[in-house]
Amino acid sequence: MTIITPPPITRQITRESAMRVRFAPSPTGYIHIGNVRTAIINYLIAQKTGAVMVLRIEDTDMERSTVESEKSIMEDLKWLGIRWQEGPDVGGNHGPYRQSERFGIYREYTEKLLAQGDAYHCYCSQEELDAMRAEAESKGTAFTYNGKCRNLTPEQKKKLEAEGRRPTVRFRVPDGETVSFRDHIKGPVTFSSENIGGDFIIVRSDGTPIYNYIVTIDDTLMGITHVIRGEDHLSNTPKQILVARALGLNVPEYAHLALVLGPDRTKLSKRHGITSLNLYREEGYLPEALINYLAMLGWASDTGEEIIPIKDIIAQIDITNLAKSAAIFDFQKLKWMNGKHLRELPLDRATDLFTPFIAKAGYDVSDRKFIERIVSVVQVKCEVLSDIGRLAGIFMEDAPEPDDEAAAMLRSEEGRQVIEAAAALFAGEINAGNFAESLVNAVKDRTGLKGKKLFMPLRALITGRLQGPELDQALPVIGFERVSKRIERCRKTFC
RNA sequence: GUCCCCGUCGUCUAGGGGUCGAGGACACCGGGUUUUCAUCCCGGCAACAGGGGUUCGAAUCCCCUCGGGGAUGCCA
Repeated sequence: MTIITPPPITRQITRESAMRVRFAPSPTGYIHIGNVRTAIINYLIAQKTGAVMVLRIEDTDMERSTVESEKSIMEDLKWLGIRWQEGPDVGGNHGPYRQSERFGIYREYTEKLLAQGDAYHCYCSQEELDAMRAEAESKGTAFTYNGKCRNLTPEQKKKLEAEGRRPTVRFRVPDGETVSFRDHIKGPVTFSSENIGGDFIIVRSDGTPIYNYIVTIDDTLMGITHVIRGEDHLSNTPKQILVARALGLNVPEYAHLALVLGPDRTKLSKRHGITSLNLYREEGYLPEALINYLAMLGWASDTGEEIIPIKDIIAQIDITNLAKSAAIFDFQKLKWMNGKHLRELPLDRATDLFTPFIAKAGYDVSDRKFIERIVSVVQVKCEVLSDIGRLAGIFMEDAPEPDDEAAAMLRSEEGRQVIEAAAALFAGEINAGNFAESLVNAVKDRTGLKGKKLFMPLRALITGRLQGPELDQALPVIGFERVSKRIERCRKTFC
């Protein structure tokens, strides 16, 4: 961590006419799907308006912030295709872009607040605060810091410090002040300064600043014109505005996005399991599907079309047509949407994307042509890229063991008929040159079976399962040798 | 508890005073295409939270109630 010397406050404040937005994650773990949506909306709006996108790392919580998660967040954003023009990795004129590197700047503002009397040192310990909170709780009233340390004399301070107490800095919340602003999504919002919980801590006893204090400093210093963030920040906004007022900083415009909820209707969090983006990536979700789905959560296209390319989303989305109410994350619909995007992929790109998943399932992917043929046959069967892991064996293994369903099918009356017919055909009229075109009909003629009764046993025989690719298409890809081995194996096992 | 936000099918939404006996999508159920599962196509089920206003007319505007969520941290 480097602490830079702060430039004079006045020189730092920049006014810019162009729109600037930011995404400000805190690097305390994998990026979470709710934050991903915030990032996506910021990105989409930036693309639409030509706004500069800033990435700021909010790592003031030294306990929980890690460089690894900062890295993974940036990687995930890049994977999604989200780009920023300013950030810790690319630099820019409003840096540094890590809050941990801006402590010197905040310190200067803290001195100013202290000097103005808008902030003061508070010596109450964690335990004392907890006790006050517990008492308020038991009385059923709201906890508001009582201002105990508001007017300490130098002597009192000295005495408290002598006890070994390290003070925090609290912001002195003015009485009877109204804070209102016009939110781009929610409309006009008004708070009274009486209702924000009393004087709040802006600097921890270890000297590190707190989010609600520095967020507005950074936003104005970085020239952010529009703060687009989750609704969970709505109630914090008045604190931030009060700080800005005391500091003489002008506040940005706000757009508070309705929250993404889990199936239990509470704010989506780790508890809901499937929330970190890398999990989706690993399962084989496509960036374009994720963006499509997440954008659609709380927004609808002009035509009502749901599967929509990113460029069309950018063309149509607007800060004013985003939903005001929270939305439940529907995993099933996302999966459906991913399948739609997956099926529309051109073969070449689909092959690129599927290949690592085939490799991950343990198969050799060195023969690109062969992989491409497999993909062309099973692409339509997949909803996520990892689905191919279960299907690849059909083409890659000599004689895979039929699964339970398929085995049951092969043991049935029709199953045996089909196996024997196929075996006989392979011993005679069917050969490497004609098997792909002839097998199905030859078995049909020999057994008299048709429709489902023909295809299901055949499917079980050839692929070892009841669900899978179109048989006509799969046969030539599997190849004569392997089909022959499978028939032989099944004949021995089931007849 | 207090403050703030929100409230159309189970879920995501369209709608913004008459064209709404409420439209689309996911899911679910039925049917069709496919000599096969799936894809694809067609059909069905299913909602304006409740109560008061305002208005000739309210899902749409206002108020109350109820319900949900968020904030209330030396987290962000």
